[in-house]
Amino acid sequence: MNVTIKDIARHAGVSTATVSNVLTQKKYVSSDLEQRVFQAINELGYRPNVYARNLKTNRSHIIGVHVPDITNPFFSEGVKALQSVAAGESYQIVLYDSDNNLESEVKNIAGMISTQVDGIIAVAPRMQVDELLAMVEVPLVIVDRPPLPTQRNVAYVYADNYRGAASVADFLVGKGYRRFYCLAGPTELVCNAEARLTGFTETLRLHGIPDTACHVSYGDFTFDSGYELMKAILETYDPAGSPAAAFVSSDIMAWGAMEALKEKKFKIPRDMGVVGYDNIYFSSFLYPKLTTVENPIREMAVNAANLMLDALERRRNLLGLSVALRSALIVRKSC
Amino acid sequence: MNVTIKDIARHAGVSTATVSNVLTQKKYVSSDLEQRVFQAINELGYRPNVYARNLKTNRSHIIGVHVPDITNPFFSEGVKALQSVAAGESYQIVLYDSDNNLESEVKNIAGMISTQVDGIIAVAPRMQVDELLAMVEVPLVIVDRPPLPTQRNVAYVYADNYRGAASVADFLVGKGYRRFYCLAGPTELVCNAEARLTGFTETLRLHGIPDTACHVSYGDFTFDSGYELMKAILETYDPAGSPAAAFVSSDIMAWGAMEALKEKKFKIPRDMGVVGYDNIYFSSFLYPKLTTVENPIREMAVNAANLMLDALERRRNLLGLSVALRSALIVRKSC
DNA sequence: CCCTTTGTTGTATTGGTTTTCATGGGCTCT
DNA sequence: AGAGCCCATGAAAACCAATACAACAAAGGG
Repeated sequence: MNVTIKDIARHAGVSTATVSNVLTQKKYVSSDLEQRVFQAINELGYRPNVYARNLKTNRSHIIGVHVPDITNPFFSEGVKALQSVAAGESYQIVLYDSDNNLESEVKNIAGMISTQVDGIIAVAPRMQVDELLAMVEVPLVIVDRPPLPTQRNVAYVYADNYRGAASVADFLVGKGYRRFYCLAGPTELVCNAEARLTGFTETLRLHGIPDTACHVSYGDFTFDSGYELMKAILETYDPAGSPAAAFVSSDIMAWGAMEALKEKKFKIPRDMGVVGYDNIYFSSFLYPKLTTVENPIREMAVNAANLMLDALERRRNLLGLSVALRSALIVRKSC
Repeated sequence: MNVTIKDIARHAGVSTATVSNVLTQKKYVSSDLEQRVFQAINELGYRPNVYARNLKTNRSHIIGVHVPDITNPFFSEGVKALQSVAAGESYQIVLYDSDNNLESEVKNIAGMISTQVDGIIAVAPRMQVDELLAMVEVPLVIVDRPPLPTQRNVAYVYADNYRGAASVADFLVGKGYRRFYCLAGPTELVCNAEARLTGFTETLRLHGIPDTACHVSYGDFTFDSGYELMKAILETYDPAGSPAAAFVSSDIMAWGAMEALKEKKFKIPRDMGVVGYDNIYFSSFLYPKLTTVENPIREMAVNAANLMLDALERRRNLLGLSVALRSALIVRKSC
């Protein structure tokens, strides 16, 4: 049998309410009694039972975090930042990895709800926002996805993917590239994938590049899909045409595409330029160093965690809040 | 006010005990009543309160997971496997990242305990096992660390790092290398770092390599530390000597070391061979492809999760259990 | 007809937090 | 100076929402 608050109360000669007041620091307790309570706690080795506390306060101090794929450095960097900010206010993170899969994402969100997390931080969710909102009643922060008008306790933290992609198009056209391969993400599921694609293609059009000069193919942000997509492109690729560049929707995917290029003995950027997206830590150590767009995941994560803590600890309503961060082109050696 | 088991009971015309029996499936309930209970649950939109359940059953269905650094692909692959196995038996993972830091590791373990997780999976902990055991009363699985005799509810899942490192030494000597740089991990904190170092150096000695031909330096498994260590080595390196190879204690660290070599225009493996450890997913896509030792993190994670679930769901005692997995050399292009 | 089995219920229990209530001391007002 | 009032403090009890256990009724078998 464990030592409970009653044992402490008896041992210290006070009531259980007093012990509780000492622990929660919410009401004034005379220093004499406080002393005796602390002494009893030490002598008996008391640990508060969080299950009981949770039941009464209807809080768990647990934040549910969804990511599409924790092995993608982009997300693991985000989770790390999230965890560290949350720990600062003694909140715990329960992690859900959906493996880039809409179905398990739905399951995971349902799982979070049935474990009664205090709030949910969804990083790059694939679900529709209204579906999400239909399930979620706790505070929700959506990371890496642009805001939608809503009536609910939701905040958004995001960077402008359309403009990020547009700046890539500007840059590549300026560099003299005239043939383009856009290795997109799953645009029907992920609106960032959509934004990166349209930002790129529409800007090309503004520069007078004909649509026929931009070939689009669709993957799912993973290394493997970048590899496969580029492999398919190279089967019909004509090396004699005008200068070509690939805009790939994530750094990891770009890495895969670069492997496919190297396998066919293509030199980057001489035979084909490559631009990624995200600027993960490792992208400056690829060979060649990857030109990419900064997608500030750490800042996003820190903002998301702070918004969530505001909602939970300071009862701030998240409705209508959104934090927009900058996406800047980072030019390196791959084009 | 939320709908509780009492509301269901009243609405279905049964007792709360019957509703509980339907939910927990532990006692037989006639299909008639079961039907009515389910109907009431649907009509009222009832969700069981896990806080109350946890209090009564003294269980949370939450497993605490510690990793030194989630941004290291080695660990994120492990966490992914862990999460997926745990989800299969509807357990949740709360994640703690210690940022390669002993102090925050201690804090994190304390945090897990005060949140009353059902069990703890510690991946590559830096803490002494007896310290760990002094704090932890729940089932504990230690991953990526060799077993120690104990009296307690602890299991180990590990691979033989000594022999893995020994096979590297055999291989390098066989290849004709005669000068060695060992970029070790924090050997005083992490026994795998120690095992990899001694496995390597002792095997070199068996081959008659003089100690003076093996230069050891110490880092902390990160990319940056690999980079810095190699940079320091190259400041006094004599290119004219006999063939040299570096054995680096983790793939990420090896990557850092390779960057330092490239920066100084060293060709790998011509000017210096490099061998890593872990065989993370990306190591076969580095340039050149990294020769390394397979450290089967996914298998370790799956085993660890299953052991934990055995302990929690099937009341199996973990005492004395240990799962040893193989570490095999994987030869690629970097030496 | 009794005993066991099966199905159902009432109620204690879990360990905290919160509310309510009692007490006593000090202060103000007349 | 005495009555009344308020506030600080702490004890007692209610409460949170489930599970578990013992008790009991009905049915079935020997």
